[in-house]
Amino acid sequence: MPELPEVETIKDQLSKKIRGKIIKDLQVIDYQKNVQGRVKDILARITDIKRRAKLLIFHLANRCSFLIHLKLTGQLVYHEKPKEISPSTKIVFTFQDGSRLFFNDFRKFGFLKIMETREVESYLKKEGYGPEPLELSSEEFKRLLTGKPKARIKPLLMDQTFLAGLGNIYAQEACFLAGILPTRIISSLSEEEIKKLYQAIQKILSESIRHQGTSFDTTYVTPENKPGGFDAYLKVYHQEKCSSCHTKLKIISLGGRSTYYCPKCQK
DNA sequence: CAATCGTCCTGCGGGC
DNA sequence: TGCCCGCAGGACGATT
Repeated sequence: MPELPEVETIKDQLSKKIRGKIIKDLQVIDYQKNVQGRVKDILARITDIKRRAKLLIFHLANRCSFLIHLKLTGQLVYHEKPKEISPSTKIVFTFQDGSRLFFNDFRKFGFLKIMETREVESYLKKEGYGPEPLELSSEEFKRLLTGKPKARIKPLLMDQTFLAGLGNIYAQEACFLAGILPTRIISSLSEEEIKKLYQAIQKILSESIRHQGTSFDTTYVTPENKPGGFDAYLKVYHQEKCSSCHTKLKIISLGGRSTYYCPKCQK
């Protein structure tokens, strides 16, 4: 399940592989409901690829753009040479030079939205994404948090309108690294804890990007069809024991999401 | 305002 | 052994 580091990795690799290429054909397979906008508008040269929150934004030379959200099981895999599609392949982009990009999504939660480039900003605004965590200062983070005194920290970190890009893995990893229980209410956090949490988020995200993301459940792969390397650095997510004190980790449900934490190291 | 629940979807694991 | 139920999980909308 791609979160900020995975989407960032995909953006970086795709930029190298397909920026400048011309989309000659778009094939949609059992995914009509997940595609919005005029498909013919996508047949143009890709001029730029960006990321906002967990969204990929592709700009085209014909004043159109398209957005891709991978949700839980989306993959974008690039093939230089002919390759047969898999049962989970929902969209095939074919470029003028014959190379192709497969959009795989076996649970079909993802989407492709095609729109005019000038509409992208208002779309993002409408979605109401919070700030990018890696472009946020410690002071801004603190100010943001104090605006939600009654919220519990871990679900709040996953709230895309509060902070953009953290999902279930990195929100719980950040809480562990900061030594904070995921259930803590914002108003109970000390200045010191907020600072530690900010640093934890910066560290987790940048290190995961450096390792090209987390492939724990094997659904995430890079455009080169390779797993990310951050799995080895996970401290709590789907782990048995605390890497620091060896206490058996607790698993609770928070906002409907399973959440792992160390009852000894997190206060 | 915060929290929970249902929804979308499908593979897989647990339980009987 | 085989089948069925239910869970996981991002994000949104409706309800408590």
